[in-house]
Amino acid sequence: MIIEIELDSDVPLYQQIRDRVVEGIADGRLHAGDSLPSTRQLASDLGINFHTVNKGYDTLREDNVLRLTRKSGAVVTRDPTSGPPEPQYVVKWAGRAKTILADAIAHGMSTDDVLTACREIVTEFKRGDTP
Amino acid sequence: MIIEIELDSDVPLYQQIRDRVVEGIADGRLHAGDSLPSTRQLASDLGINFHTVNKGYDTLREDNVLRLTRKSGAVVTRDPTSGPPEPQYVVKWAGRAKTILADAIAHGMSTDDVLTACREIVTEFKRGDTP
Amino acid sequence: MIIEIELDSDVPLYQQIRDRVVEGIADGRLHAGDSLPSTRQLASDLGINFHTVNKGYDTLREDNVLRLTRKSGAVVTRDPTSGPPEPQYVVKWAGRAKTILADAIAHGMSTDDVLTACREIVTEFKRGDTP
Amino acid sequence: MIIEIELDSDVPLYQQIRDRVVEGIADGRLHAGDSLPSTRQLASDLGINFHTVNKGYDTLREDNVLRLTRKSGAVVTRDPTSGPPEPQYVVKWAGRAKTILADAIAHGMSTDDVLTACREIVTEFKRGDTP
DNA sequence: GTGGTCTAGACCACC
DNA sequence: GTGGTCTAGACCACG
Repeated sequence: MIIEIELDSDVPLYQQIRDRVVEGIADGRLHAGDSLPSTRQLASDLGINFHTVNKGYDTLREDNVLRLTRKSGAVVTRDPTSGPPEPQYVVKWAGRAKTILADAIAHGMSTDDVLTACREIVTEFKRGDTP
Repeated sequence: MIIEIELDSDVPLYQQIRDRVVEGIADGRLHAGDSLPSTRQLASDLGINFHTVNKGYDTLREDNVLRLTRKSGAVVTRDPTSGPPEPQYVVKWAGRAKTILADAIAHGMSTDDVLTACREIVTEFKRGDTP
Repeated sequence: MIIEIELDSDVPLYQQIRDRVVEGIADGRLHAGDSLPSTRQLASDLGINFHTVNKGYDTLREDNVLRLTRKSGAVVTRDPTSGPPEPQYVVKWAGRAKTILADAIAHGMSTDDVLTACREIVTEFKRGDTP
Repeated sequence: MIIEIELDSDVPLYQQIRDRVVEGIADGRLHAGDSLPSTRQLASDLGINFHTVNKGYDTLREDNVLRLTRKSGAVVTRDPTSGPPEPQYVVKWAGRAKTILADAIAHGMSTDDVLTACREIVTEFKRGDTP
């Protein structure tokens, strides 16, 4: 999977890497067992420091999404079929979701608009998930 | 409305203040015209510096959510009935939503789980909104 | 002339009073010799503290636009026919104008748009000036 | 571009910084992509606190005029060729312009004087804009 | 080394 | 009493 980032975004580079990998897993372009580019390779491709890639991969490893080995490089260890998340994850996630959903509502999006948008996004994931 | 924050969160304090106010607006505890505590008062209540509260309020003012006057202090100027958001807001919001929804899917939440959770959250907003 | 202000503007109340009087002079609704409401009267009409009105009038007095007497109240002492401004005024004014014109240009308004807008504004003044 | 401010002006320092940058963009000394001094560097040059520079830069970022990154520092993201402003900007701008133009007229500048001065200022911008 | 966040304390402008 | 501005110094996050 090709990872693209915005060098001049306000989102930290390492987090953009994290976000792109997670989105790749969500929409089915990445599955458990797939390999990602080595840190140095990806850093070279993106034109950034390999420490930055390293940090991005590391946050995914801490999240049990990647396995990092000296031998095989970065390997995806989890995808939507790997079973349900831990309850504590769901709780934390709901807190983050609440904040972003509240933002939409407070700014004038209707309940329907918000839910429709969410449905479209996750449907887009599902569509790519079964190619 | 009582604002509570986590002093040891990785989310900046000023942004937590912002998030709590926005959530208050979304769930109907705050309406356009309502007053918020003064910066120094809230800072005192939360045990933090008033500059931090100031910054949180300031981000809300930039977003046309609060009005800060030397006379009346901080006053809410926007709520879900204040009209639809600008199209560019919706686009940016969708990008943020995609990241968080992808995170849930990648961590094993099913499409239905995610959408149900979203629906519950916004329904909870709506319930409080019409007391 | 009826003076109207926005109680919840980010522009200080005393300066709004000043701005409205100046606009009244510019567009011909106020002429040299005209009387303005007394500070207490205007304060009452606007629902604000008379000290605030006092301050607004005072800035106009410092600028030789108003004369404040115990007897006649506030009297306009200058209008567009009272002769040219002092050179130092023009220099200061040009500095302020440069800032606001630069803002328009930097934000994408064309030279023509800016000049046309300025012409319309001053023409509007002139139209009211000769009733 | 060299930024100069007046330490004893009644205009806040952070706003003077903002104004000088905007003027630099308007008159063509600054273009999209140009770098500005780092906050600490500029603060040191001007003999003021870096927080003050920070606030000035921050207002420009909110206005989509600057991009602040930890990597490249402060980079200009907008110039007169970046497209037209939003309609609501023009409306607000016209209000500000009216106040300052009325001030000139009320102080005795003729309609022609005012328009000529405006034309000279924006022409000066244009002249620098195409070197 | 860059900007970001937070604290602390001072003084001013406005009302 | 309110928010606004400025200074000063600390530590963190990012690259």
